[in-house]
Amino acid sequence: MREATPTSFVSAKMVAERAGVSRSAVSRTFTDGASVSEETRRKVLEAADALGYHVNHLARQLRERSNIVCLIVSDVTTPIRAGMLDILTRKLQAVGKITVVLNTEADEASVGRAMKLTLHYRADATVVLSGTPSSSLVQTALANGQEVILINRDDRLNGSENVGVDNAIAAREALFLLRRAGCERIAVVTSSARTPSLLARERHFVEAGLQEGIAIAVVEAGPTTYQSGFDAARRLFARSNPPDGVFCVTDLLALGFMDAARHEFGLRIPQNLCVIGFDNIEQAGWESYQLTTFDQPLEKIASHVVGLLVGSEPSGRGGGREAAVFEPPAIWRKSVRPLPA
Amino acid sequence: MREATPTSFVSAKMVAERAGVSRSAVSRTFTDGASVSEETRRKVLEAADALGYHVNHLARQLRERSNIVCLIVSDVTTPIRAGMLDILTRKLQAVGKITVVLNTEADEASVGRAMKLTLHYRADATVVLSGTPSSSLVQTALANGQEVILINRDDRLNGSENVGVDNAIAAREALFLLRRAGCERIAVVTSSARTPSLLARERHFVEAGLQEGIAIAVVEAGPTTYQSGFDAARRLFARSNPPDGVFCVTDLLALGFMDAARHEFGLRIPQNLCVIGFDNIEQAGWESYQLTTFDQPLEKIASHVVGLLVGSEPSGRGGGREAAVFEPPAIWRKSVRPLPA
DNA sequence: TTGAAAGCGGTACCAC
DNA sequence: GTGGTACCGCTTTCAA
Repeated sequence: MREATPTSFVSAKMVAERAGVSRSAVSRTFTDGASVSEETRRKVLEAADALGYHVNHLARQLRERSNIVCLIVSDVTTPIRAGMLDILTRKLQAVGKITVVLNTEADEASVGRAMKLTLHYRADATVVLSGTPSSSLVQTALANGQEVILINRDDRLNGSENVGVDNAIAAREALFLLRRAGCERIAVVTSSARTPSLLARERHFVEAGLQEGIAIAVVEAGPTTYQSGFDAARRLFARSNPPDGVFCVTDLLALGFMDAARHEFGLRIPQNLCVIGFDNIEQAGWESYQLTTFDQPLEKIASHVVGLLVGSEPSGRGGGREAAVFEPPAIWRKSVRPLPA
Repeated sequence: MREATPTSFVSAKMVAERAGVSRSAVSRTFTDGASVSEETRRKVLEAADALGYHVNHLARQLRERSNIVCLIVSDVTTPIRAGMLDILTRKLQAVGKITVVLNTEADEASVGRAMKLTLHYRADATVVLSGTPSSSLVQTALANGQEVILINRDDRLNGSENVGVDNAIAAREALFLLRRAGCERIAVVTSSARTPSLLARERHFVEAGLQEGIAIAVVEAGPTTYQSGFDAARRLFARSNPPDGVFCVTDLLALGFMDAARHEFGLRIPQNLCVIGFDNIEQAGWESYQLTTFDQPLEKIASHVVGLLVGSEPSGRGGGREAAVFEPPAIWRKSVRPLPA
């Protein structure tokens, strides 16, 4: 079987001709809940196989939904982003949706372009992992009947669904751990990518400090990368009164920070310096780091997103304004002392 | 402007009605090389904007190509895969194609399912990053006028385009570096994922050893992960006559290997042990590792792929059987001694 | 420059 | 159970 004759996509018409039946018969054969005799079905399947026919799902969408979901994302190489992408694509596939990845920069113009593509391709839904789309674009997307889901951006755009992580609770917990370790000069290392999540982690950490009457040094490191963390440590430890406990708003920053502290300044972690990260990327668990951090519950987030799309989540479309926020459990490893030094 | 009235996708017809023109006029307005009066154009654009209209690219494809490219890939979280995905999606977008990511397992059944999806969604091309599709599926894809591009799989499937990296040259170079460092007990750490690339690296390394009259110990580590590398080192150094120079077929394996060697056995790298990896993932350059490795020229690979798709590459569709193979430059860092100890 | 009409690949509804 | 027909949204003749 399978003769590989045609040079362009095989259509139902061709199959019908070859099988000596009508196009309707072909269509029915591939629609479950059909009404086809065993005989025709056999003929159709045989012809289809010989020709290498596959139903055109794109043409199908002219009547129904496309089953396409667009993922708008930047910095795909970053472990946490790759992780989100991985689990989302897998879970979406599992419910019969395909994922088109729109790889953008985080600026509004790029995200805007991506949002338009999403509309052009009639995606059932747009999931935004990075960047913030303009409110007006979200409006048109919604108006076009598309679902818009924002992940880890605390800003509520009218009508969009939001799912993310409780940054406040983690930030407070981070401060607690550092204080318990007896740290006295505490800093938070942030990123120049001032996304809602990152900002929230920083802000709540500083506020928690305020409440306990201690001043937190805020150092902005640059883009959210290993190198930025590395550079931040270099700057911090080159001056007097360096910190002995730091919360990095991202694991990647933390890992770079640790490496500089250890290899450039000979500091020992956690003896001389305690470090906490956020995300629980795979590398945080590597033997060289053993970073104490907070886990992004990717599984839960992705499940929730998929739930929203298949409509099983309580807050159906256009309905529930409630943002879903999951608690990021602390992952206790070895970069923080359990007790004062 | 923009009134957000409709509840489902806006069509050209609606725009036409609102603008008081024909559907053809709307279509022309959005096709360049049109033939529309400034006046109608204005009316159409105004109506389109008010309604939030976006041309349905899916319906468009009923006549022309879809501009969809499917990427079949497994282990997306792996840095090297994330890197490929990142650069490919960006370059494809730059030439007006969108990428649907089919996240599969590497086994033939999963890849087969993905290949079918690719056909269902009328992708112009399928790019396979992991796993090997059955030859018959490749045939039907080609027969349907789809391009099939295999990345880093040395097996030539009839009619597919191949692009990858010269594993042989790197493997030989790796042996040379280890020998020059004075290593006497040399091993290669491989993966249980016996992909063509990984196999080639192992095989050429062993052969190069043979040619120089030295026996290479082959140790199969398990899946291509950090943990596998870690475990391999544990096993190797627990027994007598452990290696003093090892080539890991993947950076991830190498990083795990290094960590176990250092933290579990107190070995110093490169003084007591030389390690070489492959891929040049970002982590290989981190201060804790400084792994000497071979670079996957992602930029070149992706450019070549895009070139094939837009037809600018010499070996046009159905034509050139020549596989494109790029040389992976050695990235000299600090995990290998420059001279014998 | 413009609108009417046909056709792209499917599905759904209609008689038969 | 089956084939004919209309329609999904768009582009492209073809006349006007």
